[in-house]
Amino acid sequence: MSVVDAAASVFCREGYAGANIDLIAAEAGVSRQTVYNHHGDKEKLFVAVVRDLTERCNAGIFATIASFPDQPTDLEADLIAFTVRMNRNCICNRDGRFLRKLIQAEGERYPELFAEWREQGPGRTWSALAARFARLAFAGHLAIGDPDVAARQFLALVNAELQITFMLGGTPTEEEVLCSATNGVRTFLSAFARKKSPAGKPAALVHA
Amino acid sequence: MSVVDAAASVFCREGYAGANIDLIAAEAGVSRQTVYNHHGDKEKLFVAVVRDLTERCNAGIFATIASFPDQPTDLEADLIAFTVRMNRNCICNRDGRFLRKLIQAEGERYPELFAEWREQGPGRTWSALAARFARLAFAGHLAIGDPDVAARQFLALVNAELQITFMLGGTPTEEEVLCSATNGVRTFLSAFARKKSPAGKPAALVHA
DNA sequence: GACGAATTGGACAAGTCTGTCTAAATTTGT
DNA sequence: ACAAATTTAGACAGACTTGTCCAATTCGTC
Repeated sequence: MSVVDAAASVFCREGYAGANIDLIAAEAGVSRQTVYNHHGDKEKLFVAVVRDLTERCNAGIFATIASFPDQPTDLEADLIAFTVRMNRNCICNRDGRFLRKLIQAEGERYPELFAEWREQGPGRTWSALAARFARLAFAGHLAIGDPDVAARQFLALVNAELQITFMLGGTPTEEEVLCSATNGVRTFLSAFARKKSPAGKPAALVHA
Repeated sequence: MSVVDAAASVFCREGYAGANIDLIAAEAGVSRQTVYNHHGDKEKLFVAVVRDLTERCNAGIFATIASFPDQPTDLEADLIAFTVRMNRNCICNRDGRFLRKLIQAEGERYPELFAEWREQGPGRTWSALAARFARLAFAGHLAIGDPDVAARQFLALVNAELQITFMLGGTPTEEEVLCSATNGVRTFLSAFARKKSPAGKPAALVHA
């Protein structure tokens, strides 16, 4: 395991103040001196960790957004599959969980570092997703007021049932991810789909 | 300021490992010895802080849920007002922000403590909200599949636009709270309201 | 095989923090 | 006003961290 990866793990587990360079070195399988040779001091190492995680997470997110169903055959199924890809590969994986935790714990100590993250990450993510939803609306698949609001609400809905797990640092099971995505997408479409079926039955939800 | 309040502030700002008993004592306006006399050691003090915050937050949440609009005159306006009360008095206030941060930062270190929080807090909150929504559905105001899912999605929606602010430890402005609540409730009602108006206009959303 | 670069283990100083102790000062109850 | 309980300031030992220094060893490359 590389030094930065080990450092990410220890910073997340112990917090910045509680993280111990000896432990990071041991977990990375190198000597402490090597850590100092490569990264200077604890603070520089922390910044390197955040930049590394931010970069990898963003790469994953935008690669996944590229697979957004622009010409859906079955809008519900396609959006659910897209959401599951996004959650499994970007939100619930190691990098995503670590980055969230570091931001929550140390965001106030490094405002400029995390302002950068906010612009490059969530800012561009919302924007890209909003553009996709706007296109779906233009093509007549959705009836959306403000695409930016819709994008944020979409992300909130599909993660609604995972938030407590995230808060406590856990990793949702594959089944929980699918369940939350299914319920979230169905509610999203109830709110925003172009109404065509006159039947009044509310869509049955996956059991929570 | 009491010792526990000062400790909550310092634990949140510096993390458990970075929190310094001298600083807590100074912020509380007492001597270090008094802190030790009252709370034994650092770990016991931390547990006392979490219990205190949990208790106060839960009290506020259930007091607010008691004001849920069971017989709404204007469902949208009533739900928005309820959401703003909940957010301002329970989610965005000092106790709410501190408790969330401590859970996120130290949840893995004290599993039993936070399992207790989870049952007493979110568990009962979802259950209570779900019961209210079920009642609204029974009275013909809503068309809901699973009330538990609806309750979690409601909370996710009305906080959708505040999540980044929460992540970075900030406090949303009154206007942001109102905006997020309005957009969230409108989307929630688009998805779950008993359809009666045949007009196809999507509700205009508050500008983000 | 030989040479330069990188890595290692360990020692080290300087600083911080926790938790205890004590004697003096202050507050409280009566 | 007095006695008991609490609080205070400060010193203190023990442990732990960070970051540096250095001599010995290993590694990569020619």
